Amino acid sequence: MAQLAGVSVTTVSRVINDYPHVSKAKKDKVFWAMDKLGYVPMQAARQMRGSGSQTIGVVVPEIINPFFSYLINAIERTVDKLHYKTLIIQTFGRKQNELTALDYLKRHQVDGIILCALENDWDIIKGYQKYGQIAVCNEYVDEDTIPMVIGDQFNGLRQGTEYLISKGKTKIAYCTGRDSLLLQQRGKNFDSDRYLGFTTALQAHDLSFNPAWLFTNAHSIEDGQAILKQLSQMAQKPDAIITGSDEVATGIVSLAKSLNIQIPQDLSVLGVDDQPLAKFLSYPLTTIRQPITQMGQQVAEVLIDNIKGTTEPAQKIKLDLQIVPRESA
Amino acid sequence: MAQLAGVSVTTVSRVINDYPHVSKAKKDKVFWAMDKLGYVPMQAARQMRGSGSQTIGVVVPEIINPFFSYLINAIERTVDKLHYKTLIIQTFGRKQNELTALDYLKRHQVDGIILCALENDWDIIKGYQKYGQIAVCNEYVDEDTIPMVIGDQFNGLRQGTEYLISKGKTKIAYCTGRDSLLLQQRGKNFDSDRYLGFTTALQAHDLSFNPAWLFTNAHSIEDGQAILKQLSQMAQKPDAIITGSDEVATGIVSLAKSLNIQIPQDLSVLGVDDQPLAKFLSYPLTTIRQPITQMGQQVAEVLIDNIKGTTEPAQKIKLDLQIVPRESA
DNA sequence: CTGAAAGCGCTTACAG
DNA sequence: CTGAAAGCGCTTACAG
Repeated sequence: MAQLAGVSVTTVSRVINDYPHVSKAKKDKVFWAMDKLGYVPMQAARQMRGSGSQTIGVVVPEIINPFFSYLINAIERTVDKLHYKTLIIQTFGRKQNELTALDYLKRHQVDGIILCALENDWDIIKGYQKYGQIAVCNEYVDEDTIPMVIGDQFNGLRQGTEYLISKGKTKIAYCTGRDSLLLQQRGKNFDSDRYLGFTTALQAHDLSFNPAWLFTNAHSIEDGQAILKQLSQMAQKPDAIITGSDEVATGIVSLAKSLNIQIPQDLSVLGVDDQPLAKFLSYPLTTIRQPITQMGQQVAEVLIDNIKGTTEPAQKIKLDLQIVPRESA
Repeated sequence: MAQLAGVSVTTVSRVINDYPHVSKAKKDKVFWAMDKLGYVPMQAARQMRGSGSQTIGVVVPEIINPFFSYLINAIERTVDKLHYKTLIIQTFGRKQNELTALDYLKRHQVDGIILCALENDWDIIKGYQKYGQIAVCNEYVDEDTIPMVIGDQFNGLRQGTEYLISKGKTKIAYCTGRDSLLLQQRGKNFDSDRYLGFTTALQAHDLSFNPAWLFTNAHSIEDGQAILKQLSQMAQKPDAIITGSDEVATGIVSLAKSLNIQIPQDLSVLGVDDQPLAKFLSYPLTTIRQPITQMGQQVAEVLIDNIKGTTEPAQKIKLDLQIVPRESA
């Protein structure tokens, strides 16, 4: 290509990389030759020189979960505008896969990584910061050097609970995806913040939480169905349930009719996420919407800012959740 | 690393690549050193030498469509077992993005590509075959050299239509995602095969198709809603509709109640895909299920076979679709 | 069975 | 403003 353009490879490299001092004449010749040959620089060679890959890695548990596919979508559309590409990595919940993803940083396969879920302890992940930029989305990280974009779980769940109470509900059950409930100071942890939002609203109305109404490991539609079956056999039944996800809510409402439970009269069901089909379900889901598009966009912008070296203190962005009233509550 | 192991880099390379003649002693030393240093070979350097990237590109329109995210999921789990990685590329329906994806073949970024949708004319895509393996999934390609895995659209739609007829329906409307109906010899084209399956069933029962009941460009939930509105104002109304996708079906059933249309009595609605939430909708969808998991698995296996040089004639695999009877039809 | 050397396609001091 | 040369981390003839 340099030959066709009649310049040195050095000059070609310079025009490709927008190096300042190149004469217009040579620049034009290079562009002409590039066009003529359909030349595209080989990524691998650039990576090997340690130059940027113009790629950012997006690590998610799995893309069949609509929350994550929509998040990826928002991220990809944003980085695309900034002339970056995206490498999607699924962990399937395995620690090792997250580590492999972080290794891409070490090998210059990606310039930065967005973690949309955390599998490994933070102490381990931290060690990869020296190889490239890391940002976290939808998880809390209490580390000054890491940019983070999250939904405001505390206020989202508080408002959701207030909403149920305003509808006259007083016996509210609670689901979490984890295998136990975690309690920390506010602002430190995703699940803890959710639960604190829930109990804060309860306390404001002198209500208390019955531990028998706590359901752990609740992820899927099937989990939701199992939960409703348990509920239906309790002597003391709750009159509302906060499900932690639209999947679990879907499972619950799907079985209500056959168990002779009226929704929302007997049981109000509150989802989280506002997935695309939530409003078309047999009972359109009242749910707490997460600002997925904004989350994806902001985390992508912040990360690329950091890659480009805008070295201000790491940003911590908190976005509002929003109650979407429909029929299930 | 070679230094630590006390061998030449040549030997290290040979160990890593399973080259046959290396003494056990040196091999062990290399493994020991690899482990000690946490060494991982740098992809970029291997790619530059033209060695394989152990990566296959998966090109889809967009991952927020569950059909494609589930397909990717199946592909990824399969290539993972075969020690390959996956690079997901979304075209968003743009020809240029598909070409960029194919360029990865040229630059050795991927060893092969699975096209799950076709944006460009086949003549253009064909030109990339010399750079690496290409396989097609869920689209018809009439080219001996290209492996292809598809669902049997003809029989799927034929059975779906038969099902509607068996329920007493005779006035059946038809939707397509394209902007026009294409007719070709059977086995040549995805949409044509669907339509042929439909009309073949019709003819077997001496029924005919009223062209006023053809709806084009039907993709989304909103499209489905628009279609139902049109239908409701027709003098001659159909008593069933084949929607071409669960999204369109969802749009139709979502509006039925407010337009005073009884499903399935007044209008039977038949979806295609069997998306995860199809059975939880206000009217659980009767739908034609595509064998997504098998499709993904088979196309991945065939492609990797070809990459490894099992140069038999390109396989054409056709998988059965399946009617899932529920309440919408 | 093993190693020294060339080369893949780039970028970056260095020198002019 | 421009170019010759070194080097990034690998693999692959070539020679032994």
